[in-house]
Amino acid sequence: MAMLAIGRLSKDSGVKIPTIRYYESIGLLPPPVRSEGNRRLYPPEAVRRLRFIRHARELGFEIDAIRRLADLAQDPEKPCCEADLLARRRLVEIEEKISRLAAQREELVRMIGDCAHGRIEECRVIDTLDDHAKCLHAKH
Amino acid sequence: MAMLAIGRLSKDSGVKIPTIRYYESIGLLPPPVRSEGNRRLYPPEAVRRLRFIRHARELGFEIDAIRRLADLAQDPEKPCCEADLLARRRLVEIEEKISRLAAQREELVRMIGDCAHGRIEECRVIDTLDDHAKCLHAKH
DNA sequence: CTTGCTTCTCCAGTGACTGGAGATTGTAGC
DNA sequence: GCTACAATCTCCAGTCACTGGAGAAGCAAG
Ligand SMILES: [Zn+2]
Ligand SMILES: [Zn+2]
Ligand SMILES: [Zn+2]
Ligand SMILES: [Zn+2]
Repeated sequence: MAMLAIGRLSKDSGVKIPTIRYYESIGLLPPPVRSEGNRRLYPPEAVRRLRFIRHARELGFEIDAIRRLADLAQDPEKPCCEADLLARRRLVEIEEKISRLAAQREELVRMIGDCAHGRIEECRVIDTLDDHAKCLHAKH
Repeated sequence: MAMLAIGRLSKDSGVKIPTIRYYESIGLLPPPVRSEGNRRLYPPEAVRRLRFIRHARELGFEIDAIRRLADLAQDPEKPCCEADLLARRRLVEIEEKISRLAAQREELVRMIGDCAHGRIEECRVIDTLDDHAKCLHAKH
């Protein structure tokens, strides 16, 4: 089988070279064999593993969760409840983040909309920041 | 005027003590006078300044932006366009974040919903992570 | 053989805190 | 005055997931 140099792996997987080395250093990607000149040589499957990792990162999973997911993916006979649980946890996290951001958005829209764009003295942006009581939905 | 110790300031402002010291170290909060025994002594206005900072942090402004906003707040005669611009920038950022999160949510909901919760082999969560092509709206 | 590209290791920096160690200061009760 | 105990001091390391630079070494083509 044709082994890949790290640059090739990087291009094929869409993961930057320093990131690949970083993943190896934290044990997320197994250390590959080395050439005579000490360069990393990856088997073709490494592309798939890295793409898996990248996709999970894009969905916002933390490294620890990805480690579990990647391990589970190697074990086709196991029940998938743990994988599903990790996904549901991430979903909850996302929903919390979205609602926090939505509250921030609401307040910013109001601040910006209310401001007549005159002097600082009458600026609604500064004014609202200065007095949290002026933001009614104080839930952030 | 009654000066405040850092613990009092912390309670009144809702900002933790190490964070107050950190803000001082990065020049966001001016260094206060010291007591004979080298403790920090804050004027009452410090509470307001810290609350302003906290409110801005809660809205997700970065420290650099807050530095500008807090400086502007001291200058009531200036036009407020810069403050408004910073707020609009933050709003744009928020909206980008929300849409990224919404895309992630959509994919996770589908993964979780499609999964029959059997073995890993048939798990839609693992399967989708493994092949990004299986997520149609590949926009994350 | 030289040029230029790739890769190597090691280390420091990012942002915004957070917390621990170990020393000192302040205060209240006895 | 003495003794607890609380509050504060400085300094430093750790968090998360990378990112990039320095300086050295390997490798392929002309
Ligand atoms: Zn304004
Ligand atoms: Zn608010
Ligand atoms: Zn499943
Ligand atoms: Zn996807």
